Amino acid sequence: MTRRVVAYPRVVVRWSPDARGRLGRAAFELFAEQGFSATTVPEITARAGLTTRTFFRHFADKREAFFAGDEIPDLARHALASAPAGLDPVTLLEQGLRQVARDHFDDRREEVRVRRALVDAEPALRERDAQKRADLVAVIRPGLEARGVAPLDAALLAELTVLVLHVALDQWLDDPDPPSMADVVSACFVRLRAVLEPRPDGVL
Amino acid sequence: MTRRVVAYPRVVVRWSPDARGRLGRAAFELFAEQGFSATTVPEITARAGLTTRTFFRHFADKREAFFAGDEIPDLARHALASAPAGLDPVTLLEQGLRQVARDHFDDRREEVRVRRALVDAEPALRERDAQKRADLVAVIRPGLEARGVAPLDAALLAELTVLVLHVALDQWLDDPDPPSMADVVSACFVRLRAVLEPRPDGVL
DNA sequence: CTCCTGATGACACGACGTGTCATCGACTCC
DNA sequence: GGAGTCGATGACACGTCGTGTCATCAGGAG
Repeated sequence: MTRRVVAYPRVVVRWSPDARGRLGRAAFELFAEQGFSATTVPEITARAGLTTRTFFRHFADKREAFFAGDEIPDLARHALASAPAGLDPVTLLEQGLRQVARDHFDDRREEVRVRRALVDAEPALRERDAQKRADLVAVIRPGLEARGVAPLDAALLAELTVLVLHVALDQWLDDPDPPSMADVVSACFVRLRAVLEPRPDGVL
Repeated sequence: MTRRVVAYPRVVVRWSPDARGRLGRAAFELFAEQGFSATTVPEITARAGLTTRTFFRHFADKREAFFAGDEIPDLARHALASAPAGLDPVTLLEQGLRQVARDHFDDRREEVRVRRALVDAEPALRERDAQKRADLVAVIRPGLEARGVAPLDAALLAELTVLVLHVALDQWLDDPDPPSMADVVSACFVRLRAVLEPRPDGVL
């Protein structure tokens, strides 16, 4: 611990601060106003007061500007690493999803609806969304293995968790008068167990 | 039923036949030889003896040339529509997956491995692959609803089915001395039921 | 004072994907 | 058998995406 370190952040004045944030906000606004594919990168950078080249320094491509700021993977990593050892994985995952639902969805329904409408309207965004889903699986799976879950079980549970997150989100968004998303998550786990229950004779 | 209809297909000589097939094969060969992103559309069309514009008449984009010929969605549609009514959906889905495993995977392991290596090496292809997975869910789900499965259950079961398909495929490809993929599918269903079984006290 | 660092600007460029019109063999109709 | 239609392909222009490269210039370190 050296001593002086932080005097004051010494605001840089050469460029307006938070270039990435300005780009992300400008992008989202324009996507919402005129659609994703109808928005060009030069339009975004013009609104943010930057250049096209700078946009691609902050985002790998135009889609990433839309998905920037997704905190769920980091949350998942942390939750898996810091949960008490020996906790039943399914319980851990369900509680983790309920926590995510409370912190990221239950109080932002309208914003989430706008985002989903944009994704649904744009194949390019649906595709990236599907990839983000796979990325989350790729975070959860090794986290479970590190907790001692067998590889196959870890793969299935990681996929199951992200499955429930997405199905619950759809349910919650489509319900005109929905309960909390956390409860939708739990309801999904209940139905999941129910549909998988072996039927005696293989008929309904 | 008019009478003369099919004399002989009257082979068209103006252009070589099966333009789409030639494009798809040329694309796959070049992707395998030099990678997806290192292959340009003009290279593909040169090998197929066509022009760039024609490529985009047969495929929406470069990635579609890689995934062209995927028959699983149509198989799923047909299987769901033609299966005996009243069959337990989980049984139907598991049997359907086993059938797909036998018909499309068990005798093509090396080809499937090559394809997966290409997908893994290329983010653009991973993304499209994730989208194809979502597309298959979107085929199975309404098929289940048409069979009378409740909407939430149909969503969960459709997702579950595609989940098992992918997890089983990974297991089967990674196992140095694998059983038939059909059996891997069944093993996944077994583990799925096992991991979801409620534990008495929430600990391992 | 000088050098270094790091974010941005400026510019060129290849590749992707689309719109549009022309071409021309095959088929149909009369 | 001649005229018109149809459908797949070619030819060309064009806008956008995303990258490589070098220049610029404020602040910090020695």
